[in-house]
Amino acid sequence: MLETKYDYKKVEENKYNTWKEKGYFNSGDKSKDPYCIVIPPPNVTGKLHIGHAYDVSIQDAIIRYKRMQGFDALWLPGMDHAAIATEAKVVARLKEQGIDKYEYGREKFLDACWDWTKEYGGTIRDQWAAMGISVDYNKERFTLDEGLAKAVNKVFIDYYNKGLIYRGEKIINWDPAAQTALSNEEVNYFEEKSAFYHLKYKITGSEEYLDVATTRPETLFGDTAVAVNSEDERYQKYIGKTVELPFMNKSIPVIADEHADMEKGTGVVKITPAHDPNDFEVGNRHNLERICIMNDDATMNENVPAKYQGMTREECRDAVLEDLKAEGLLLEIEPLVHEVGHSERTGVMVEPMIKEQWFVNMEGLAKMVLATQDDKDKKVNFVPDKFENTLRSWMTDTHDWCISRQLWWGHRIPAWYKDGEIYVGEEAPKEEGWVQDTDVFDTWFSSALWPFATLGWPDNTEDLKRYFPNDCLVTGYDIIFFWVSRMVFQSEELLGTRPFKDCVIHGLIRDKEGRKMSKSLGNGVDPFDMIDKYGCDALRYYLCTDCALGTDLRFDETKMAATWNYINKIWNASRFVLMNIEDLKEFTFDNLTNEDKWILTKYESIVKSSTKHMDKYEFNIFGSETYSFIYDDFCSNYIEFAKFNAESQTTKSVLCYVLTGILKLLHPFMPFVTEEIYQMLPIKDKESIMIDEYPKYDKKFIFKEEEKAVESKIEFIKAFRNVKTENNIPKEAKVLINTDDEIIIKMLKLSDVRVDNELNIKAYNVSVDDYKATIFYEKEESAEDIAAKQKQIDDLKNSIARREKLLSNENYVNKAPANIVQMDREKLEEEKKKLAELLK
RNA sequence: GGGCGAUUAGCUCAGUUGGUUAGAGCACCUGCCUUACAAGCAGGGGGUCACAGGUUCGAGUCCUGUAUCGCCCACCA
Repeated sequence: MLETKYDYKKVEENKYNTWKEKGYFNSGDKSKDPYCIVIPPPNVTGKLHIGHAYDVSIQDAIIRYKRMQGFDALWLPGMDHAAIATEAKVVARLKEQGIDKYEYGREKFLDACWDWTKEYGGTIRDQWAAMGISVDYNKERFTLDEGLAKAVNKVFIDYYNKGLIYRGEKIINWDPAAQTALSNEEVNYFEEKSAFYHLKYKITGSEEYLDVATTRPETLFGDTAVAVNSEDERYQKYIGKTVELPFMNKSIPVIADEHADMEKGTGVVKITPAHDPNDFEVGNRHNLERICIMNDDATMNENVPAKYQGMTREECRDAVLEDLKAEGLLLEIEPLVHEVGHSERTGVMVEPMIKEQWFVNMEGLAKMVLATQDDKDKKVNFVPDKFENTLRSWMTDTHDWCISRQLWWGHRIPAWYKDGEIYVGEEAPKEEGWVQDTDVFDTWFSSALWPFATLGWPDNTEDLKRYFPNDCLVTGYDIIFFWVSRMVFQSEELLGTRPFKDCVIHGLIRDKEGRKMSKSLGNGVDPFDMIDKYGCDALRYYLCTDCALGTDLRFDETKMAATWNYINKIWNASRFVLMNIEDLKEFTFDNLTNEDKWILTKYESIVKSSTKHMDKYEFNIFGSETYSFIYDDFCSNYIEFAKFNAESQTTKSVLCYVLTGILKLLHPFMPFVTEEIYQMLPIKDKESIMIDEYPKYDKKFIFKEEEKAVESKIEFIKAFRNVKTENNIPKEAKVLINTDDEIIIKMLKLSDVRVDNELNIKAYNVSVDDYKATIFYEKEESAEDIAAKQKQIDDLKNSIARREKLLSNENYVNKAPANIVQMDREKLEEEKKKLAELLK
């Protein structure tokens, strides 16, 4: 006998390991059609947050659904080595022990990283288990494992030989904390309160000066020109002259360049080619010297006056401003709020620096992706499809991808150097003196290969042939450009096909007020706290069904509670069914009552629409439809009906059949509780619901007429109750009714109050289709009652007038579909009848 | 500056190709301990679908414009 309250802790205990040990998560049954999803690999450094919980809940729902539908379902798990993030944490851990990364040495440092990876990888696996996700652990991969290394090297070498990868000295985003280059995508811009500092650059040999507005006065040591717009009448006369650079005893030219915007600042801009991307371009156009004034940790280097050397950028700014002020060279400080780039990983302000790095030439790859997206049979189908725009816009406006990182933790770049020569290949050339590049690849360079490298590529393995392209990829819209776009062009370039057919995009999880969850706000929700409080099933179901895909989800704990209530309802309905079907040996569907036929019809309809919604990833619609079926149709009505027929083997069969179906429909979203109840069913096909068949629509249980008949009955019962409560009629009021239907009599508790004749007192009429009842109850009509009745009459009159007008409109009658017009006619008749009753 | 999206009940959200008088959960009100469930049951109130035009027999849904909010990209010397 089940407890009356659903105890998720008991229910969720021990099931996961059983499933895992039985091998239910494993793929590879060749007798079935393959279906494959690869998990977006979480960073091995971290713990799973609510966003991961969301992401994997959706994937597990899909994969369990497909598995139950008879596919050889492979959900391939794995983790990401997260180069910068992991390296930063390991550096910090070593630092605590007083160990410096460089003194420690590359090999030992990498050992420390692997230790870290093993430790945290275990945590993530535990968390996956707590989420109940059915990944095939036999296929688990890591973005830094040997297979990925082989794939990464092949891509790099082939691309290099094809000219898709090049090494170049460019201005890149430098992370001074991690001391590595970043791609543009790894830079986030935040508003910062700052100022426009107006500096006085004196014209050489003159009393005149230029007012140069800058937000970064500390970079003036690297200035190699001052630019004005050639159209700018204010400054034309200075073009070709020079100005005196403060503190540097040096004059720099005034040049004309389109970059100088007459509208902005003072129209005069200082040019620092080594520390600003735009200035770098200006420098190229005018052949200006590039003077790097900072060390890799963003402290000032030997190219600045001794006084400033060793200062941080911030310290230097303060010192420079003070000194400028003292010299009378600071004209004005104009407060300004502007956006400043920060490293996504370390959070520090990025410093544009000139460095030699490896780049992927994006132009051709991007064009290829756009062309593929124009072919409906070859494109990646985004769900919702609006997110294809994100991919397209990213592929339309490209910049080359900086893929080298000055880190140790990652795939080391297979390039060797000797005397200015470059060799790219797996192994160093035979001759002496070749030295391998010390850099590693951007993590995304390896994770871009995830959908196929995890299946064995570059070897043409059985798995690759079987599971690629993947059927589906599920991820958040925030990494479409980081990851999805890169998987798409890598796959199309390397394998000539899209990496996955469908790309299901979900939104971000926000707090109840719609704010992003962040450490600083402290508004984060730990999914494992929620599991602890409400159970894993409640969390998963809530996340999957709360809102439409692609929109952000506002996390609301009261909804967790509501979901618990729902599961508790299912639990108790199951409790009732199980209590009544203990002796059921086999299904029998002989002598079905109308009520049996009604619930079977409803059930088959819900199977049909559920399948449709599952196939379209419309989990929220699936949720609301099944909710109303389970709550209203099955619990509120059918179970009540069944109580009058509890001994019938047929009714027991129907109860068991429908309950089993409900459990299966819900299993992808609430695996634990459905398994728990499934195990208690007297009749079941498999040893676990996980490997049982998903319900299939069965026409033989569709009974349209009986459905309608029972629907009338339910509506009548409802209308009757409504009249009674609306009019405050007590239960002892006498009732004349035109039916002996046992269900109606019992549900309305009429056995003791029925009369055979009209009574000569005040009467209330209830009628729905063929059912008619009159309730006799004499009482003083209050003003409220009279007003309510009048309102009802007025509403009916209005509605009748509206419909009559509509039906007298020829345009409407001729153009609207016949069934709509017919419906209006019927409604009109009904309303007229009702009005007549009321006016009696 | 370019693009995308949102605006529906007190709150959080649905609303498929235009078609009954717009739905759900939570919250609220009334009445019930009816032996599956009081974290429950029965019933109820609550919305001029952001605003203004337009197309249509018919618009929450399609078109144009406006407002407010959010996100992405670019720029920010």
